[in-house]
Amino acid sequence: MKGNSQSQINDVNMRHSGAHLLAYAVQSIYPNVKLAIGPAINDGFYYDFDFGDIKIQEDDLLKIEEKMVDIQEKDYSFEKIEMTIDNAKKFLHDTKQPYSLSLLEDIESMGSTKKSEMSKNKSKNGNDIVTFYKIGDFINLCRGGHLKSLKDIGPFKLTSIAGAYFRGDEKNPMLTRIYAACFKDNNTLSNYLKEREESKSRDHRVIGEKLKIFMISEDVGQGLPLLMPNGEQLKHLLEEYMRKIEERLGYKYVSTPILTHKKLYERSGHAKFYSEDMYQIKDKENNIFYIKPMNCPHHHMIFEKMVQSYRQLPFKLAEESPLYRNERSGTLTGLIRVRGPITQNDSHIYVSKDQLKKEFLDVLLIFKNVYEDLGIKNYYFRLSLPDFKKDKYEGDKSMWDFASSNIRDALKESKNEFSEEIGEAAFYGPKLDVQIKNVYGKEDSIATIQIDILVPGRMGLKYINKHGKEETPIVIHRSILGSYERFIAFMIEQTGGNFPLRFAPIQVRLISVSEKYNETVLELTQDMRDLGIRVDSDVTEEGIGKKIRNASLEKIPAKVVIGEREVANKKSNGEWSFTINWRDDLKYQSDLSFSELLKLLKENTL
RNA sequence: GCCUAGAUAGCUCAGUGGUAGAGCAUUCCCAUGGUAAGGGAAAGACCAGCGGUUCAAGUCCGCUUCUAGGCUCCA
Repeated sequence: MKGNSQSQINDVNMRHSGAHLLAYAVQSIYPNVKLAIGPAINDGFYYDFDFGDIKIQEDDLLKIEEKMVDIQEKDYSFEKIEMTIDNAKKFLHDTKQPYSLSLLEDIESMGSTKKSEMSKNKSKNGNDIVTFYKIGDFINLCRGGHLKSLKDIGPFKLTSIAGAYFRGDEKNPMLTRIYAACFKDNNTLSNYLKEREESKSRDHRVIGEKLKIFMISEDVGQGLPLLMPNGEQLKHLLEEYMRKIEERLGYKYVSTPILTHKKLYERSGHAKFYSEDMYQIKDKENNIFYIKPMNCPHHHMIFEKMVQSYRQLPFKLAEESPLYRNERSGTLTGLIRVRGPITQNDSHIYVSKDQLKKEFLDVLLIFKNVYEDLGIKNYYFRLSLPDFKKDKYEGDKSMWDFASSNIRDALKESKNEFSEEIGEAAFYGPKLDVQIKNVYGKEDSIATIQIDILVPGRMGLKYINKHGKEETPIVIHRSILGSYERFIAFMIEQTGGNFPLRFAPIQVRLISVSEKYNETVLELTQDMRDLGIRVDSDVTEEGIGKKIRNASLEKIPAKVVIGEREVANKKSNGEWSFTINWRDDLKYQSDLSFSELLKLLKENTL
């Protein structure tokens, strides 16, 4: 939970007051609008409206914004009005506000409109009091938390229009949401807007195209990115890196088919939740196959074949295999959300109950080390717990508690900070999500560690424990890098494309001073390649300045110019010596002999 | 999938109903240059696709595909 400092409370009140102002302005321009909700958010506020048949377009925002300023100048103050629930119902019915009425019904039956408070509060009855707030001639249902007067609301700007379902439920009607940025002073607001504009240049889709990492072709299809040479090189380096770490820790790599008969998913229970989300293929004999969306059931088959005794635990299987998921088109984003391939850095650790915490701690340690190596900094942990009010969660409640408290203890023991979120667990168990924000501040899971207390039992997985009795293993599903594709996206955004030397697709570019040295450069390129250096050359007829500039724009770590000086030097010393122009963020020595450079690059090889 | 915007040369963008433009990239020519854009010329576009309105459509209307932001979903 975030701290409740005074300034945050004021920001929240200010922004929430801004939402009232927005609603007032909208209602005075569109008298028949129906109001839903208008909370403060991190950078401002929004309000959800139902405009009926009227279409609101981005051009209309200016008009609304002007109206807001007009109203603000009148300097109304917030006036609190209390009503009994019964009177409030009448009022909202008469003023034709169905959404507020629906909120009121929630207050009556569950004591609150906030989901987190619904279960804690007792229901209320018709004589209980609810509050309305009035500014000018605008009045709406609201629990409160405002500034004294409209004039104290800081500078704001309406930023966008979006659709949003009432109360976030896709069964409800879609409303029109108007977003606004709002800060205490003009400087902060304009800096915020400027930063938002500038973050575009760090977007992985922009850099990914510039650095020739990936592309999306309309003919190949939506959500089906193609990795170009630099992208595949990077992916391959990450795979090698992870595999080396995991094999050292006793993970065994396996390889399982991408096409799988539907009965496996029926046995695992995935079919029940996800059959709509898997690509289905029917063969000539009318067998139904799915393109695999996850590896777990396959690994369970291997466990079943290979493990009999507790002495074989923990048993760690790993795989990097392309997965495909039938995602809805509107959710697809560059490399972050794709239909496939989703090449997961996937592993399943089969443990007994008493091994769970230790293995969990070991996984946390891998996270720490790997993310440090790869330059990923701004991530945080979220413990995702079940919401037993949803149908999604089944199984023995005491096992859920056992698994959740193991994660919690492991996190505390390893001194990791984390938040808890109800209702975010997988259907088979609680999980720890590693969350990260993209350049626009949108949160996503980059990786996950899940505890599975359900599927192994359902699939009948067993081992013999030390008392000679059959027992069901617990499975830790874990992925350190998540999917390589998504990881590359965040790696691009976090480093701005300045990959660490050991992961740079091209480490060195050799640049010839003039045509005279092209052949020498090409020979040297081949020599370096033979030694395992990722090197390329620029022997075009451009000037040196242009070639350096191009290499810099491509974020190549080391640029080496070869001309008369270098060749003469080589002749007298018998060895090349280079003056290296390193990428700005790299602090290596610039004068190196061939063998010194080779040594440096070897140290930065996996 | 839903809401709101978009789609013009390989890339970034201009073009408000009347003969498709610029910069970069590309190709060719000149320059053979020592650390962030040397000079010149040429070539490159059924203006996303299909249909409609109009004497005339890149421009107006409809549908489709794709892209962006948001909602929902995320094993």
